[in-house]
Amino acid sequence: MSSLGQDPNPHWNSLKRYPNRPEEVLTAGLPSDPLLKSGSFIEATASGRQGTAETPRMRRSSDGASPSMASEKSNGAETPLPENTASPAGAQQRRVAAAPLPDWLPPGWLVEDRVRSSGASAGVIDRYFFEPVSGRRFRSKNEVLYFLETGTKRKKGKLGENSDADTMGSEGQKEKKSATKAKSSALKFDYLNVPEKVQWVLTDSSQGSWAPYIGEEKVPESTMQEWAAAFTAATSKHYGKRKV
Amino acid sequence: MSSLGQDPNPHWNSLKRYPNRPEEVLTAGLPSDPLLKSGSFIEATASGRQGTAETPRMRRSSDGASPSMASEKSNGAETPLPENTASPAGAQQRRVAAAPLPDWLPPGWLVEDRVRSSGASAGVIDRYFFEPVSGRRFRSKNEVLYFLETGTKRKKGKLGENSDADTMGSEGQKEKKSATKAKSSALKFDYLNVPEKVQWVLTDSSQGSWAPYIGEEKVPESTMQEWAAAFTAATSKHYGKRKV
DNA sequence: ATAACCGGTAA
DNA sequence: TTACTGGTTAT
Repeated sequence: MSSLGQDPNPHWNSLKRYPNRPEEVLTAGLPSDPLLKSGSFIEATASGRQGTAETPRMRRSSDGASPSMASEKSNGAETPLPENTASPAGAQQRRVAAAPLPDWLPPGWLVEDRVRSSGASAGVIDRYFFEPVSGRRFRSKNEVLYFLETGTKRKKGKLGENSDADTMGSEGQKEKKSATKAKSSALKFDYLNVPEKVQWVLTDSSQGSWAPYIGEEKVPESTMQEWAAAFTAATSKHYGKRKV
Repeated sequence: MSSLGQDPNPHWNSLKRYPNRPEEVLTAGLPSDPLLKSGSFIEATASGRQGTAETPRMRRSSDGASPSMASEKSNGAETPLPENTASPAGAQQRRVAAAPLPDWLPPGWLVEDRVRSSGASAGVIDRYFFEPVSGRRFRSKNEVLYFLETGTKRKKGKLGENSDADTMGSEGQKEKKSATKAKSSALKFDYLNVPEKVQWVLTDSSQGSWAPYIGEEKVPESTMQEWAAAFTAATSKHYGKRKV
């Protein structure tokens, strides 16, 4: 660890690692974290922040459904930080429509709407989603949900059997299909080979939402549940209340 | 078929042996989770335990403090939710329970409705909320929200100006009253006096909701935000990609 | 018909 | 790889 190579890599484009990114802050990374001194237990990465600065009425409305009392999450002004997006050299201004970020999208993710500028489908708007830590781009809700569950991008081929994803009106996350009981089964937690380091990324401090990453890979939901199960099993016998 | 771990309706609780915890209650969370071993940065707990009242700070040589969890597999039976519906009037039981689980209540908390069995107000139902870690009881939404923000119980007096609390319809957990936040202002993070140990309690693995505790005290939202701000400030200048 | 996906391909 | 459009499928 250490020496966070600032040097990118030998690729044609030695400009930025993530030339994409909507227009938001670049966060993440695993600096030596001067914040909590060595020995600290938390290494977090703040991310998240959402645009919606200027939202000229012009697109994206759909949804609806819910009664009028839907609370519009009006992210007012923010971005106190001077976006270091200070990209030199002909910074190509990207149209960032900043839509009212979808309900199914975890906090911290960024959304970008781009208009096709050429071709037979010119004018069509494509929505992209950016993962908070790596900045990877996703092209659809399905891709995002798949990633959230597995922590990886879907290969190709198998398309019919994702976890399912989709099929959820954009409402709050309410109940839905009552999952099958799922056999508790044996734990799959590997007690002898645990992660050396886990980063917890704060995706939304106002709600206290954090997500674990190992390196730059998001820990799958399933893994988190295994951790939870293992922890429960390991501690269930010794619970004891202490003074409060 | 494609059962998905994101199911918003998980009820694999395993909280059952809590001292002053209601027997029949609804819970919003899941078990907690274990992670890492020596050298790990996070230590999670399902419920309070561990006296760590003070945090003497001085050491810093890692060492591990390995949990050395002795497995001892003893699965705790799951607890299907009560979902007791009911008879609003008539049945007068000691412990009633199962209420719609308020939307503003963070996952992991327990709710109990109790009917007064004597006195002039016999028959009146009181709702109580139990904090996941310490098991402390709260008597109202206001008390809970106050606790969530400050990490402490309100003394007395001053009822009109807590941080805010209250006022949120019931939807998913949307945004809070953003109010007049913004203006990062000076950080209040004390770089020289960081917590020796922070426990992260998994309040809902299906949603990846975690909450930090120092000893048995919940870390206030405001503190979390300071951490986030400090971290951001400390790392925003050195973003870099890296492999792990 | 419109919106959402995603295969496929060029840079 | 990443960006971007074409064609397809879903609503």
